[in-house]
Amino acid sequence: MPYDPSAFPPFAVTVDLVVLTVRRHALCALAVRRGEPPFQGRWALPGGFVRADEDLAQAAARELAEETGLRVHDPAVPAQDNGAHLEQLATYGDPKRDPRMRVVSVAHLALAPDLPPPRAGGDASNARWAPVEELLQQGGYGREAEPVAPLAFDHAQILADGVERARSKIEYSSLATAFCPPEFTVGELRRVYEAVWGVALDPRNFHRKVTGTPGFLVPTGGTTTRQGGRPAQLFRAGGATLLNPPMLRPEV
Amino acid sequence: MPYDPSAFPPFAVTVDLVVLTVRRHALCALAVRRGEPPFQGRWALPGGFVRADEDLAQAAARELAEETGLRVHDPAVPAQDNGAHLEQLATYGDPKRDPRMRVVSVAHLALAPDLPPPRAGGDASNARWAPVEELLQQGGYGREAEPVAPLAFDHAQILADGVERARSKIEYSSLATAFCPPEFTVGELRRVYEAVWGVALDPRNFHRKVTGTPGFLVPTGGTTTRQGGRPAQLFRAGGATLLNPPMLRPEV
DNA sequence: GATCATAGTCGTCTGCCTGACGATAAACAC
DNA sequence: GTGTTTATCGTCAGGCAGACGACTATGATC
Repeated sequence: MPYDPSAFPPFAVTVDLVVLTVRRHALCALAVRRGEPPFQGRWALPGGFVRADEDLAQAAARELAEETGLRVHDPAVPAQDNGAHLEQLATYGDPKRDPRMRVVSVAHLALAPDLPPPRAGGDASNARWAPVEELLQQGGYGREAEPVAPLAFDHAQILADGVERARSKIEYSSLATAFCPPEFTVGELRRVYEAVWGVALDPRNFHRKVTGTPGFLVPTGGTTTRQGGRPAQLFRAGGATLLNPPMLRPEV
Repeated sequence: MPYDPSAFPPFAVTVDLVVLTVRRHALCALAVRRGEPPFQGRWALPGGFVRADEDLAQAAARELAEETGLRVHDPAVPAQDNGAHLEQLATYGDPKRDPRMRVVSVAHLALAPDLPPPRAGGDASNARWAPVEELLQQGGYGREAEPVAPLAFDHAQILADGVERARSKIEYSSLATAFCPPEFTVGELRRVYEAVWGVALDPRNFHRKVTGTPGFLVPTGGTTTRQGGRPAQLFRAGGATLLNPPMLRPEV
């Protein structure tokens, strides 16, 4: 295949973001309302074109900052701020996924602690955290009787893939701490697992598991009663990124 | 962001393939020799441009068929032929990864049983199976005193990511059977794990594990002595794709 | 201030799985 | 037959997870 610029068709390349957080015991994703066709008025995942001089990860981080103000957590400086976790998810390139032209979208997955409601281009009414359950049901309606689903383009599929990635990855990594503030309690971490998996976990076994895994949690010495009840120890995420043996997701 | 075709830069989109197999107790990858600049004469992963009307998976399957003659295994018809397993790996889009122009490559991972030596465009000398160990070492030399490494572009990184994906995925899935012929013995499957992980496994514990996992293996009734020694039962891959509990990779 | 509700933390027990490894079986080479 | 190779079954101890009891330390309520 000799080099011939006319030999390949031109593509537009975008990044789309699955930004997940845990709010009110529910796994939520960031959705923005589309202002122009196609799918005008429908909700979609945030995203945008990759610029000519940008790496894919840079483009995703830029979009994330534009939509949420979040900086990306630098893995070289662990457990330092509440920057978000960002990783590449998958790439979607069906020829018909965008009716305007051939667009290949490199989806990224971002995990963030609970945040104030987002603004999209300064307009809060065009961005919201929505429970993934609502976003993924066919033709579902949000609490405000405003349809949030189905998402535009193939974004329901992208979101589903991102949720599945998050659900499986917190099993064998310390990624669940990305949903927590810099200091958190064992109970708060457990509620993250419960929200992401949609199950109830035994507090005693969970406590034994996470505190018994070396490098997972480091106590800060402080305590808090912000969850009510007996004061709980505060922890920060330890350096360990891989959980071995993994946290077992209860079956069914 | 109103629709404006001049608002985004044009990209070329390619698929690159990490095709893995197990040959002579070693994990090997398919490499092709580049016929033109850049990196002329160097070895690279097979790949090519995505066509205008093609899905990414279709493009990857087409390239795989062109390079190896392999068809992609249809998950809807499990354990039927020795088609290859194909999945998307990751996407690489550094602005400088190709000196000619902006190329975004959607890498795919393919796992195949041991195959006859490949042909690239009919020329066998320009395609070979090389142990990933040789391909990944810096400036390494193959047995024929011909340099196979480093690979062109960022293909060493792509290959390393693909190998890591394969190594981790056979832990918790039945993917290792994709390296085996349609009918195989427990010992042959064990040698796949040993080659991919580069470790020695206890034959007795391995046998207990795989035969005790429901849905993983189904006996065909036949036996074979192609490995020497006592005749071994032949199995086909069962329908189960997830291995729970997972096969544990010995640490270090 | 006593009581209650809530959440956190420590233990116990049982069953399952794994790693280590002995023992036997069935082929082939000489 | 003897030795070698590979397959397969069994045994045993240790580790971990699920189920669950017991106790602790707060705030809320009467």
